[in-house]
Amino acid sequence: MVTIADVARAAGVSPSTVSYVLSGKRAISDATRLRVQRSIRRLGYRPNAGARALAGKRTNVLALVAPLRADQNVPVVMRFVGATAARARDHDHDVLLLTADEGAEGLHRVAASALADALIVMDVEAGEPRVPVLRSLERPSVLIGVPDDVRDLTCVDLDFVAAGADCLAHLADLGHRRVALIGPSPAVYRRGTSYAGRFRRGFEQAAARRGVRAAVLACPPTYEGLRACLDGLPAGVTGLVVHNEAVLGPLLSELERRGARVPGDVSVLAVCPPDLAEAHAVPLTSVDIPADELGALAVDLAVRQLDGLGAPEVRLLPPRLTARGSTGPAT
DNA sequence: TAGAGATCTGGACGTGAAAT
DNA sequence: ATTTCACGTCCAGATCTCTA
Repeated sequence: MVTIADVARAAGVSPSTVSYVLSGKRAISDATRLRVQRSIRRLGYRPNAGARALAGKRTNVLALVAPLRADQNVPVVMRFVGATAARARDHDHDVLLLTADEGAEGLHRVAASALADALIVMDVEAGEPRVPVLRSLERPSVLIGVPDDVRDLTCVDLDFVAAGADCLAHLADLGHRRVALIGPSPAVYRRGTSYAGRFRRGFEQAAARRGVRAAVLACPPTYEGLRACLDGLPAGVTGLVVHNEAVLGPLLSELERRGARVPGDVSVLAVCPPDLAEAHAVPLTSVDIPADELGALAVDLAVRQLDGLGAPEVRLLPPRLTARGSTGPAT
């Protein structure tokens, strides 16, 4: 294994000088820099990550805490993971993915053992039990999601309250007077998952303002669960807002099977990433879940904190509603 | 030759394996 | 059982270079 000492010897300088040539954090004369760079190339030197973490007190690793639960839509979670990993590389960091539901103990473990420099936490609940721990950690953290108490926290998310309101408004503007929200599974609501509750609140508040009758149904991510949901819809519903990516495909199939045309008999508005909305015979009107943007923003804010910049803040991205073919005037 | 600025070096850090 | 060593970075301090 080629070490920094080998490079230093070959270039006739000390290991520190090689380090500064690599990091660019100190002025090094052109002659010395070129000599060191030539030695690095000639010997094929790559810094040892473990030694680098030891010396620099930085691992250049961001921990992404994304518990994978049965009631979650894994492909959507993976979009966040991909976006986070890609942006982390832009900042010369890698991502440590933690998918086990370890709660506060997991945060302690990662922070105390210096496995990562900062934590990005997903699947945030309204009364998030991990918040006190996050506040007490000596490492920066960013939540993708917004708990009720955001004191001293940095949070990013889609403005789900506005998203819920926009969905309702879109249907109301088309003349729909009876609508329903097909939401995530009952367990997601029971846990008080932040995004689900906020979307529902925005939806219901807007319905009250607009005088629209709105039902909310928690839908398990199974075909059977979906059918039960549709069977439980109040009579006369002409507009559906689906905040549950896993049942979008089954929903469209089941509506077709029941002879309900989209959007002729029922309008369908989805909350999902845009490519998912476009991947159906009838492209779905949707409010985007900007996973790429949110993942990148979370990384940017975490790195800013690591650099000693940036105060706690809550950054909510405004919803973007794209009308496609699945919503139309109420009949 | 003194002083200032530029450039470079030594040692500590944590942990486990190897040497004594 | 105890000591030494490896690994890379960064701070404090040493050394070099240039200018007046």
